[in-house]
Amino acid sequence: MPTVLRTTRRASPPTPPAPALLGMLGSISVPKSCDVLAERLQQQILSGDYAPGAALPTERDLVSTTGLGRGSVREALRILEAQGLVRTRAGRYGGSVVARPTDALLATHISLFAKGNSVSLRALVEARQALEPMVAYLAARNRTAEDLATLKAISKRIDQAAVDDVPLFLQENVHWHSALAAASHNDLLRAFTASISAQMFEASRLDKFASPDVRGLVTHAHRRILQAIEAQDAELARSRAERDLQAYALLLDAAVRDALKVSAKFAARKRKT
Amino acid sequence: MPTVLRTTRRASPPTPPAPALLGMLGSISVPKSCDVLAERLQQQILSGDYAPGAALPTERDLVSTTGLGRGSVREALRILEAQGLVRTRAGRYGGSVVARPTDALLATHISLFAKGNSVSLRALVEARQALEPMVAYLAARNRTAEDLATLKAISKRIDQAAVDDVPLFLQENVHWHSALAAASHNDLLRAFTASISAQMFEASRLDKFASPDVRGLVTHAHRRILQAIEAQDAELARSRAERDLQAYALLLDAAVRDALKVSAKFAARKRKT
DNA sequence: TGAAATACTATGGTCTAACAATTGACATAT
DNA sequence: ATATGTCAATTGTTAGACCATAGTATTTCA
Repeated sequence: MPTVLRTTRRASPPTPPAPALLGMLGSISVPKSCDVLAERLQQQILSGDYAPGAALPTERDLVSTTGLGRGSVREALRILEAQGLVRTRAGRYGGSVVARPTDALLATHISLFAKGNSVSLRALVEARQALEPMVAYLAARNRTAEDLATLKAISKRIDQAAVDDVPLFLQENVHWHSALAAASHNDLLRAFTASISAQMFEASRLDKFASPDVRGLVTHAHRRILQAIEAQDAELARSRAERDLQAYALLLDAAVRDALKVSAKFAARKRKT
Repeated sequence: MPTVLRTTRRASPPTPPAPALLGMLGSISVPKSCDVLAERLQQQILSGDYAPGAALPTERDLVSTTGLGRGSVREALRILEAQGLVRTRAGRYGGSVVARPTDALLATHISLFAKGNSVSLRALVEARQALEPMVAYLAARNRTAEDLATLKAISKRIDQAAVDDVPLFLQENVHWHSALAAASHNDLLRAFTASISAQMFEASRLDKFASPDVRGLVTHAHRRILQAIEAQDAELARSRAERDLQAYALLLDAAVRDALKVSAKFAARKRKT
């Protein structure tokens, strides 16, 4: 396992006369040593060589076994940390231990993708329209009594907040969707849904769009879906989620149209003056 | 903007006699300097201070403006690189430039999440069942002539490969799903779908499950969905995608059941001997 | 005896300094 | 013109030192 890495990058200068033959070889690229090390450790972690919770060698051990410098080793560990595969603590008996990527981490990566690529609010809504009916379906089928209790508790808080506390309303709304996704007992859908909810929360927090009408619609929708989940009627839960999201999407469209009209008016007024 | 960072971590030792008052403050944790820098740069990038393609300051400039050491600066850059926000090249006129997170990068993070959390094949199938109908719906509505041509070309290749070239069949199958997702013109759904397809490819490549029956089913399903997309009948595309995926899921269930039976038989035989 | 203060020490966190490798632009030679 | 060589700015990488952190072990003292 030690198999010294080095020489990966340093051993290229002695290419004395340049080879006479020029085979069909595309542009080759030399990887950075930290990338190589990160990839190897990643493989070892994913292949189960290191179970979650197990300790990686110390930085100085990695230095001696790989032949790399400590800087490169640390860069590799930062990469693995960004991937959520390790968690590093300082101090004696500290070090890097293998971890599982969390929902929150995946959510930030999805969020970075969305922001970096300027993904539209419409695209987010469409994604939620795709996911939520299945989530509701699975939640109705797989929920535990505890899941149900959690959902009911959140629903209650939402109903109360809907009256006058809009920020709390929006916040609890995210919780509701997360709890619903948790009840589906599908880890991937749970992470996707949580991420999208969080982003729609951010968007709707800035772009107003939480009128009393919308709040009423949302609480009503939650109630209907919750009923179906309590009755464990999966098909009903799915169809209700579909219908309610469609209504929500239409409402959003209308709001966007209004916003456009308003800005058009402003533009028109501006032209006159 | 320079605002020297340093002292973040180093300036804590002189706490000489221990403060006499002990307010209600929970355990505080000191962040690493590279994390702080990474976060700041991330904010600047996302807020548009640096547009995609723009060059970040050189490492040594960052060293002098932040007051940090070069090691910390480089660790911060590795984090941003892992997030897909920058791309770094060596050499003169090299350096770090702002980039957009790619589909492929998001796919690897989703894959790491799935593998790290041992997400089941069933969960993957369910996620695809959730996404694909909406993707088909949107593709029918938003496709361009070019999208359609691409899909037709891939379909043709799949039909040919289905006869005898199973590896190629599976490979082109991934392409088909990616092309469908691209035709939906929803960046988020495109990235999700591509990632899930790639993972199912990996899974099905190992776990057999590409019998002639299945191959026939898949090519038939693609044909029907493609027809609806060509006709730009969104609802039809959605319902066909739903139906075909359901059939696929059932088939998968059956295969898993068979596999269980087989292993049960083995176990029984083992018990006898 | 027991609890609180203290010392110990292996580990990550950080900086400095130096050199190697890379790579595009420019100058030169053929 | 085309090949070749030179240059310089920038990342890649190592080495060494020291600081900061945080469990553990020891000592102290009531």
